[in-house]
Amino acid sequence: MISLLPCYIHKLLKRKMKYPHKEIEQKWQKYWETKKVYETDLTDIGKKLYTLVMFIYPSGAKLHIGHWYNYAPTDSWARFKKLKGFNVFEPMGYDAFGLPAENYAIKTGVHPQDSTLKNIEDIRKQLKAMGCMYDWKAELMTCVPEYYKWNQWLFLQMYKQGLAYRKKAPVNWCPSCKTVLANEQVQTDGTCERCGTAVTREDLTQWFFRITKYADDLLDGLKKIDWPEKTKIMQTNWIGKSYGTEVKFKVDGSDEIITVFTTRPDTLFGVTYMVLAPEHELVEKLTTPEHKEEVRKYIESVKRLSEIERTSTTKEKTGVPIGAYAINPMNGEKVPIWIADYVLATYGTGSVMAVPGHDERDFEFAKKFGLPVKKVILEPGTKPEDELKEAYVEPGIMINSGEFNGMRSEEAIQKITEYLEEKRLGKRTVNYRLRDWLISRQRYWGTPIPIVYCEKCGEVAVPEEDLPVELPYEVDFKHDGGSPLASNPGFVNTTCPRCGGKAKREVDTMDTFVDSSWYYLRYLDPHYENGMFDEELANKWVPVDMYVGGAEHATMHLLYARFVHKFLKDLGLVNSDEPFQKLIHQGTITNMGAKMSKSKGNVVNPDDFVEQYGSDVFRMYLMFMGPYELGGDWSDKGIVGIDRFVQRVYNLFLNNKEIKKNAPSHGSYNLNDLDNAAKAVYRKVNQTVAKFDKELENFRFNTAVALLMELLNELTKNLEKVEDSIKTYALERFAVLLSSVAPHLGEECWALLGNDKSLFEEPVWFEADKNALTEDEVTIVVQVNGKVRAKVKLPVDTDESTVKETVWKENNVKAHTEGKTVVKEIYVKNKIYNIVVK
RNA sequence: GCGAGAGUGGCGGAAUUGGUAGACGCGCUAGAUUUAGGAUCUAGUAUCCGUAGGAUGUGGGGGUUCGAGUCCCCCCUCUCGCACCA
Repeated sequence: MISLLPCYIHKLLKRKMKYPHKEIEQKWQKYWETKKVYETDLTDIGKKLYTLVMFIYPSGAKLHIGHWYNYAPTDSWARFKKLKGFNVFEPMGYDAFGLPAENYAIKTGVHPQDSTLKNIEDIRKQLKAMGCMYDWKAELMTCVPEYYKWNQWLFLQMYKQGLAYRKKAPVNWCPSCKTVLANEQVQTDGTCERCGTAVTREDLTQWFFRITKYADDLLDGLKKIDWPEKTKIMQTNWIGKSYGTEVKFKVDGSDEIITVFTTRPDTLFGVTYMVLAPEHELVEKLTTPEHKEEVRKYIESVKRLSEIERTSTTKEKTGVPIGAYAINPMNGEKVPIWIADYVLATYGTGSVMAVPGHDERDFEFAKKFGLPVKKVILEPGTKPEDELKEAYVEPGIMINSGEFNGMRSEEAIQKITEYLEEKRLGKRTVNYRLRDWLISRQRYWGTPIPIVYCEKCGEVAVPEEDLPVELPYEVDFKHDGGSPLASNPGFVNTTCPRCGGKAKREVDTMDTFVDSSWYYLRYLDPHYENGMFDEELANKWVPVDMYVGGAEHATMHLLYARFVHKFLKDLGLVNSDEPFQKLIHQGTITNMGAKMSKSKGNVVNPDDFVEQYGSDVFRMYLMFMGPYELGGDWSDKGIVGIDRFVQRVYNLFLNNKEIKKNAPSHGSYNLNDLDNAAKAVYRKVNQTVAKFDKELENFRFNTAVALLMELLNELTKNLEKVEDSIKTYALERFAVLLSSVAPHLGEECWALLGNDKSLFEEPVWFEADKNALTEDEVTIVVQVNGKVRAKVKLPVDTDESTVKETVWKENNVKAHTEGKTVVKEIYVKNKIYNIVVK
């Protein structure tokens, strides 16, 4: 027994305490929850700060690394702000309606409501294990009547103002999801944003929100918000405002008029044919009998093409003439009318004047079909008789254009437009690329549209007092070729609110982007019953100060939310112009170069890492990976580095347990009273505080974590050498900085020092001592002709003559200047001394 | 095609009012320590040549400057967004 004792003691001394992450993280999570540390007092708006991440779309899978990467660093920023004295509101919720739950139901038979609620429960557990400071009393989900009732109310307000309307239109149809999609939900390659199936075009009667009415407001608002430039550019392009002229072309031998939109009225004299989109309403009317068959065939062939094929720029141009002719309003020339699918029915007027000489597409088309090319704009440095080898699209001098000859084309644009306006043949106009927002979906798991169709009265809005129109539980999701809601007679059959007669309910549901376009307002009081949201709170807390989410929402959610917000402002419900004042996009985390997805089988489960290393290590590792906006490819290679850091920090604080009680720190120290080790520690601590503040403020988490590591290295080296009160000074500050990026560990360390109150319960922040930010001595780099030849250490702010004297004593400087003429000497204070020799 | 961003050691990445390139971490090398360790500690680590020291070096090529990863011009590669918008 006795012989074993020394060994035992030896072991105890040598072995360090392993950081019990599980125990400590659970302890603090429980503490925060029971003490309601993160419940925000929304009545206190002195230093209000609304931080938000895009809420979760519980698509069947649990939280993955991407969610963590989005939420954890943002939470660290929020905590940093809380420590600095802000009244931070950070809520979390669930964007719970949507296709994935319904598709899952079709596959497995599990009702979307059951799977979604179960899923949310799992996710909530994961969220709590992350240890973010979410205010759980503000938690919301969109699939409950208390929430979606207000989607319906919003719809009714739009309806009243004529901003919600129904029309038959060619729409994007996903054959796999069996629903229509908004333009924004069709990907660049013409596939469905959710399932990747090629989207087709169908003519269907659908509900729209008139977002186009807000096109200019949406553009103007971009100037006032602090968003990534790239996102603003994307929205600007998506709205696609362009100034131009509408020109009326008479159809030869008919009363019909073809109106075209052009940004280049200066090329009007160069029109050699006209093109209508195959879907254009005049096509049938104007087609001459001998062309009917060919035109019909062409329209059929276009319909068969997928959106991808049709809009591909590399596709060869196709088209057929319809036999009719139009009259050029400028010169009375008769030009043939064609239809071709390179003209889009959805942009401008769905018809164009073709100027092959000065438009690349028209040029290509004209060459293929042997149509004439007419030159009306002269390229500087060329002759009028030179043949056009390709379309000349830049400005130039007007030729072959009657009275406008000799004008510069920029001037001619104005003059010709004036001429047209005078003759009532056209007018200045503005055109947008933006289309109205198609909000109806032929799916079950969404908000029912509050409309009934009465046999007598027709389309009737459900009165506000009858809301919500509840989504019935019993339906056949597999209902083929239409809305599943139609399968429930109890839902469909109703009475007309106007006449009391027989009526049928609208069976389509709303796009889930309606739900997410105003949820940030609902968080302020998710159970509010007197309206969509608490207006008083909204006027105090909105706009959201910091919004963090994926860049993929640039032209969807982020545009819709701005639109709805502006509409709500016009209703008088909010006083702010914009919903999100500052926006940051987190980068994407890929795995082996590919986006993580279930189907690829490359999803990395964060739970395993949390289990092994703890939440703090995992979130700090994500922050340390690189710049937040960049994301990156996943690798767990370096996570041990963060783990080591945490172990070392924990042991450092264990070794100085309760130190604050015996040796409290002073507010600041005079550098002259400190010895070298104390000075070094004191300086490093204060420099770290100052830099950390700046880095975290700007979402530069990777460098913020690096700063803490540097500080730890300094403390490891010198802390043992300094007196206890300075140790306390250093460790207090270290714990506070740490607690924003590693909240559990930070709290634990703060408590170890001898503090009774939780840091987040009573936030503490230390400002840096400005006197300690600079060093006594600086290293001045000595260069000869820009190459480093020596380094001299001198007291900071040494006068130039002394620096010069010291520099010239350096042997290496002498060696490199010997026998050469000094041209000049440049001194950059405290940094560089450069000698230029010849 | 148009628009935006990026290219730095073996790896992730630091550094921009132009002023010591490679912070911090991983990995690697050597040593110490431990019953053992994939634990911990210490030192080293851009490349090439060397004894001090020197040469080269931020995708490639030019330029401006005493001085360029950083500014300007041309080119290459990658990523993202838009894509027949009249």
